[in-house]
Amino acid sequence: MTTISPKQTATADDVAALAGVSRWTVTRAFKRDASISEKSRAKVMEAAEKLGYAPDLQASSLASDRSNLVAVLVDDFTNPHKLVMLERLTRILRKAGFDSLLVNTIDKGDAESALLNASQRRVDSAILLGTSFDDSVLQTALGARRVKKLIIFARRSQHPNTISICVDDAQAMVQLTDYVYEKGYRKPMFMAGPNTYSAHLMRQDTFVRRWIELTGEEPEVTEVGVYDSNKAYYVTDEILRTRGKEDRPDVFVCENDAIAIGTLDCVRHGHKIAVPEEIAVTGFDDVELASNPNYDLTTFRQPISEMAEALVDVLQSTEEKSDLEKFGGYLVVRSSA
Amino acid sequence: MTTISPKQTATADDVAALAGVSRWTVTRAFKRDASISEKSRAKVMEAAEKLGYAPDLQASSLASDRSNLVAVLVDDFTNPHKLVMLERLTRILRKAGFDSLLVNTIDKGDAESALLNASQRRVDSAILLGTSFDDSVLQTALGARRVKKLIIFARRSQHPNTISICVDDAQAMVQLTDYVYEKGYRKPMFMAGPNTYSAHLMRQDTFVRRWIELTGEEPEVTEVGVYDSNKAYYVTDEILRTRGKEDRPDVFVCENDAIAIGTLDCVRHGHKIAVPEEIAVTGFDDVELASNPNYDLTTFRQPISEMAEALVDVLQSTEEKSDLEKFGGYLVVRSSA
DNA sequence: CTATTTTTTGCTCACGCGTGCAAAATAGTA
DNA sequence: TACTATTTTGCACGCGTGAGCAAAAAATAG
Repeated sequence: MTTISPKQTATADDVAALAGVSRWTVTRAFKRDASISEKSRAKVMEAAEKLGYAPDLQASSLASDRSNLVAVLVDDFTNPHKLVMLERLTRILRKAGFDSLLVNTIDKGDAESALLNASQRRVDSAILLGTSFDDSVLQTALGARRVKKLIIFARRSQHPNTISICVDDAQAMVQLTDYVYEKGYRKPMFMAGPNTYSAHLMRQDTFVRRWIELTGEEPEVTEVGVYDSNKAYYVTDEILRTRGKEDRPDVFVCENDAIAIGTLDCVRHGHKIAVPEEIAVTGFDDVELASNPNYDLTTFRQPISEMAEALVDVLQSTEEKSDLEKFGGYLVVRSSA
Repeated sequence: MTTISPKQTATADDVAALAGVSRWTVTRAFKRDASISEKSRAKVMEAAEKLGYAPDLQASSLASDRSNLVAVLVDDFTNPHKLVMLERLTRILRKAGFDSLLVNTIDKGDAESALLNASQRRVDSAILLGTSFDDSVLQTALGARRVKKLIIFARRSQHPNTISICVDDAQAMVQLTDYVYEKGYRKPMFMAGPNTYSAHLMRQDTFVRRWIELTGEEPEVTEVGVYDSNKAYYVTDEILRTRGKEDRPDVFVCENDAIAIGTLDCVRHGHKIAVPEEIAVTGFDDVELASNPNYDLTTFRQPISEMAEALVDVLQSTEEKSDLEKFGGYLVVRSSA
């Protein structure tokens, strides 16, 4: 009792026979802007309905060289923000007629084979929903035939031949830096994530540059190395344990919310330090947890839906678009800083 | 500069020409257990490497009626547990040679069209990564031609023609109920999620039955209606506000962690009530946040990887398997109860 | 070395649909 | 009505592969 329908799948030929037209007329009936009379389209649709027919997209893309399929590469399923992106993307892609192949690239070893595999499905494009893709993955993606466009979403790519759709990190970070400065904090510690050449964030660089502009002094930076709350907790603990009260930063400026959350936990619970009175914390992304009463994190929100719409535009345009599209977002001020 | 490779995609014919064999020999070279000599396989592989050839899976599935593609339907991207499942599933499916089409079914209106669309891709199977699929979605899935198997993951399905792979909710809930009872709690409140006919959880029923077995008294139940922390917060608040200290439950038994987290926030922060001293809280799923120091939730963990492996078995077997596979999990005791 | 078995290779046909053009039908004009 | 312009329809061919069988090659037996 596990197989489903006893009826065979109907093909365009079946529909054509039932409707009394040729197979090609059936094809046209299912295609907008096709040259076909209302009368025969109606006939075809009726027959199709009767047979439960819908065009076979595999065959279609084989014949037409357009698959309306995109591969979405994700290497981090724990970051809730990544998932909001995934949700928005798949929804908006679907509305534009694209299906999404989800490629799990967590396993570094498998990433490339998974990507290659996706390319064997004739995807129109590969979208890196980026955390930290190293160059080898990018190389694979670029080398893969059949992948026509390579899009880096929510990250800036230095690589040629890629299209990058992201928030204007530099501008965002300037905003955040200015906010921190105006709030009167003077001993910031930047908590940095992974450092990747291919899809780098300008957050750290921008923060450092802007802080120097504002104060003339170079701010401290700590490498957390990954976007992981536990690691951030550990690293923060290290800092707080090894420093006297006077040496401690008065604000942790974290590269994203995942880090900020670990840091905040450590400050508040690990060391019983009042936030933001003694030490403040800022994040980036505005993940769901950021608005949670336990965190109430000051952070920066990216306009994901807009970015997804832009992505669809890129997918649909055949013309060569610019390699980098930047969007503005806005600062979300809460109680952590 | 957006299009990638200038070289055309090589086909099996090209490889055959270069290797000096027929196209079918190329096909065989890429197929395990194929009848082919080592010598020619080597020749083919060398030529393939040179041309960057890999079989076109679209064409392959068109010809063979097996796509090695599955549709994964997700209707909830905020539940971290759902995402852990998604991650495990995609990874394990990939290892078994399956690609995953991610179908976002949040938008009830779009769910069916998205599903239909997936079926047009000749997916071998549709996997419902379930929260609360209503019957109409299930009907669509069942009605869709080309979808050979319909699998309900992590939910029990009452529907015939579906295969359900889930944790043994009943047994799990009995364990949890017994734990709550042995801890000495006597005024439980069950916080229930959505009530769906198609993919129902036995948690509520089991809890009620078991509690009656243990105490002879019927426990209280509150409908939260959705797996949403905010809603749970609101509902819990309602309960705590409208009841005197004596009428309050001494433990909230929540249908899953999402609800438990909202409830816990409300108890601890909203009403400044000590957990678990005055009121305890239990969840179900063991999401990542459950182990967070802010929650430290007593909950129940499902053996997701095992379940995913079982799923792969089902996909690979052509024979008709049983309609329901149940797995055991284990209680994770933390400080919230 | 020939006959026989086994392995390897090639081939026909089919999968379901799109492209581009030519034939047919329809509408428009004088 | 006759003729042209326009819309609609049909068709040959191709997309890249797989199943299954027949032909060819290689291995084995006597």
